[in-house]
Amino acid sequence: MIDPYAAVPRYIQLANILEDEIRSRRLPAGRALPSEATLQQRYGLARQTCRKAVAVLRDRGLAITVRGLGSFVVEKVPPRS
Amino acid sequence: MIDPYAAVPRYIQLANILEDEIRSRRLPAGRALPSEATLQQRYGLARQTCRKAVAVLRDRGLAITVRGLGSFVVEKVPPRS
DNA sequence: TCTCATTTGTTCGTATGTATC
DNA sequence: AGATACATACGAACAAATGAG
Repeated sequence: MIDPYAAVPRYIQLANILEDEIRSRRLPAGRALPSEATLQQRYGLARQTCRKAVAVLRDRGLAITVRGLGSFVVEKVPPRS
Repeated sequence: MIDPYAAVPRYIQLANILEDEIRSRRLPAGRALPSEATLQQRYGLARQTCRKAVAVLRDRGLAITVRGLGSFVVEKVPPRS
């Protein structure tokens, strides 16, 4: 999934993967995203790298994060910018 | 605050700014310095550049650093060398 | 109330690659 | 050659919030 040699940074690659899952409704509105620990294991990345990816999703208006709980797909997914 | 075109390196400029804040007691003994992330944002520098500035403060005997916690103004600030 | 596991938040330590001066 | 500076990435430690029991 993640190409460590690509010109695109890993955290952007992961953000793009998750955005695809949200837009395709595989991760529907309100659903929790995989936890940072899960993303770490699943994609073989460092925790901070996964956190940066989720931060990108927040910037794109696709997810919100609640400390101690997790990150969740927003109810109204904005169109691609 | 930081002049990117000055002959003085940015990390020295930042160290000097922080030294001023310590000697003027705006950063009193025991107080935490701004985190590397905060310095990054506040001065528009790379994290490593901020880290170098804090390393200079340690060399000058003005601060100590604790991993996972932050950097702190020493209790006894030495006179200017 | 207390404890425990889970989860996110914050912070410093280190390394690599690239670019610039 | 060397110093400076930025971006990316992994590691590690510490902290706080949540929820289950």
